[in-house]
Amino acid sequence: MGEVNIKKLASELNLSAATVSRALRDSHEISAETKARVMEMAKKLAYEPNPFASSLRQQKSKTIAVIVPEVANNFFALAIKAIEEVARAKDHHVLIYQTHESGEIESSFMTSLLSGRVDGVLISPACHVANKKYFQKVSEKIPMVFFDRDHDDIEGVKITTDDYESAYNATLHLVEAGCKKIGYLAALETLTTGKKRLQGYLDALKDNNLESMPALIEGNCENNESCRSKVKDFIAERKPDGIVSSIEELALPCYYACKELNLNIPKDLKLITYSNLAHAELLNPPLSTINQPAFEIGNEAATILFKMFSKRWYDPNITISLKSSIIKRESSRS
Amino acid sequence: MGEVNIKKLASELNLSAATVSRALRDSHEISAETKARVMEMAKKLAYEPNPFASSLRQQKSKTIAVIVPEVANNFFALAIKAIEEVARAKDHHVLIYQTHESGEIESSFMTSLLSGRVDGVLISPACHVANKKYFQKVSEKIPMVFFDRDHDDIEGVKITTDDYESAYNATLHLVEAGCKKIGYLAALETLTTGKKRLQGYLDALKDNNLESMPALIEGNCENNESCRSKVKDFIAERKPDGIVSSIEELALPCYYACKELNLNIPKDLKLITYSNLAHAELLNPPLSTINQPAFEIGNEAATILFKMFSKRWYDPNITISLKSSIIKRESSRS
DNA sequence: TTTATTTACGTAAACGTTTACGAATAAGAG
DNA sequence: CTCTTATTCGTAAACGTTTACGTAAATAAA
Repeated sequence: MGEVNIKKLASELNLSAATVSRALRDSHEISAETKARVMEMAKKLAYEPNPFASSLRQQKSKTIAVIVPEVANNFFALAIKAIEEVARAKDHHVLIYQTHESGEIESSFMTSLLSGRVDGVLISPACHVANKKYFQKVSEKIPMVFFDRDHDDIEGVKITTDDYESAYNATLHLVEAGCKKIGYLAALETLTTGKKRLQGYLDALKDNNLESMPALIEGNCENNESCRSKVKDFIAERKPDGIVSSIEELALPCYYACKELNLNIPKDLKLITYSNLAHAELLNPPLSTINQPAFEIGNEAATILFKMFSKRWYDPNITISLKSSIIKRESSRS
Repeated sequence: MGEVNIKKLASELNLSAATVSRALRDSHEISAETKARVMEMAKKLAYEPNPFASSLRQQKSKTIAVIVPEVANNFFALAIKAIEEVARAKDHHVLIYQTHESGEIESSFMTSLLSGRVDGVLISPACHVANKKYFQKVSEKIPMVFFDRDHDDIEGVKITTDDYESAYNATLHLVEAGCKKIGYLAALETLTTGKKRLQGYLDALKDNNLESMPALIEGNCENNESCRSKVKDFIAERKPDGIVSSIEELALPCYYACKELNLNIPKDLKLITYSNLAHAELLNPPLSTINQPAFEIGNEAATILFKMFSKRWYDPNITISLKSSIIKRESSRS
């Protein structure tokens, strides 16, 4: 059928394909009059350039990949929102991949991107990691930016938050609120992100001569049942009077657990957590949060990626840290 | 540099490019031995086929587009999660586009997809609509499925929920809880989705001989300040004793408004809303919700799209409706 | 006027696949 | 032994762009 392409335009206008192509790209080699004619005909025939032919020829895809553990997550959804907006402004397309925290899935995504399908990658790595070689392989070939999560043994451009300081300060907040037995719900333990948060928690307690109670809740917290019961067991057995949660997915189970255990938040247990819940204020009680600037992280990561495209970015190994904000609410009140 | 492609593989193996290509695609025309040799060499050289060359030649992109108003939204994030999973299982890629409720942006996305960039489109249309011609244009050329939202004057394959029934039943629930002046926070009024919800609300009141109080809150509810004050004004001026909210983004402002107006939920005002908040139960008070099966909608829409690809779907104009579930909680207790 | 430069366009190759067509060899049928 | 068929591979064209190179005409420089 009459698919309209450059050749069709050319024959319609009695021009060569080359001229049409140049006219469409507003080349200086083409007269204003010809450009106008070409544009008009392109519009008339509703010409849409074939992106694959372009990409094949130019070795550019005008597409970026975003690899995240999950889309249905307050933090990542916000980051993706920002990324898509930046990409749109730069007339680029956005491919989404979910790893579900699996290193193998991540690996297969990453290596498939070596085909040239995308011009750049934004990644927040999975916490279950298999073999990290693919990070190096990909970043050697295409610009790549880590956001939020990263591995300390992998070099690269990284946009993170002040994980250590925010965990330290959140813990300190609970100490100042009078907590003596502060537990920590760990996650992301294989990632720099998780390690720093844990260290911030540990150091804050050490600096205040308090014992630490870190607990690693294994398993995917999507599965609420098992996750809730583990959190409940932790609270029941260790009887903390305060909890710092390293992820939102471990904090909300505390609410359910406390209900079941007849514990009052904040009287019996004070709680603060990393979270991007938009309405933490509406919870019962309002939840104290360490709020990461998710949108800004996505925005910054994408912006830097585009700078890398245009060679306006030279440092291949840098970590940029954005500040989280601690919002103290009822759940940690003394 | 030594980019490895089919020609490279071919020369390395003393074969023709055609043979290598066929071997990689497991063609019956190639001997088992040759296939093995090719596979081995491909693995050894870490060959990744160029997707643009493939797509150009085959006129297939192995990519689908998802067009949504926003990614950072509980409903759409869940739907996208499901869609990505289905696409992954089918070895397809997922492009994400946000319209921010703008018909013009939507139009430009849609028409750009006419280039063949994607094999299919999943769309939840923007509520501000300019000129709907592009829906027809696109669906004539590539398989397309509407999900959650749709226009009644556009034909197509649509996956929705029981908007009328759920709104009717939610309203009925408030009636039975003793409400006499039930307000309605309207949204999506240009879409079938919004119209049906409104009608369900209106009919439920009519059937119970009660007056209706629909209120259309204009403007993007992302902007919480203006949205909140409008909701607050509505409650203060019209003094409803019950509210059915057509979207989550209008229900949560009710919590803030009631705080400011010193109204108690549910004593002074009972509230029920469409929502995909994972933890409505933890709000103060727990929020009664009309819960749409977001994941299932995404899953169903994507599954049908792939059936359309393989011609296992013939009905070009059908609406499949999934059931929402009404979860009654404290916010609407009598 | 001659030469050099600019302007505006065309020709053809290239990007990396896939595939229609053809051909050579081997195997089977008669 | 000849003829048919199956098996296995190669040649070359095609997908729709972009771009290096060439060229003719027009203009400027000498």
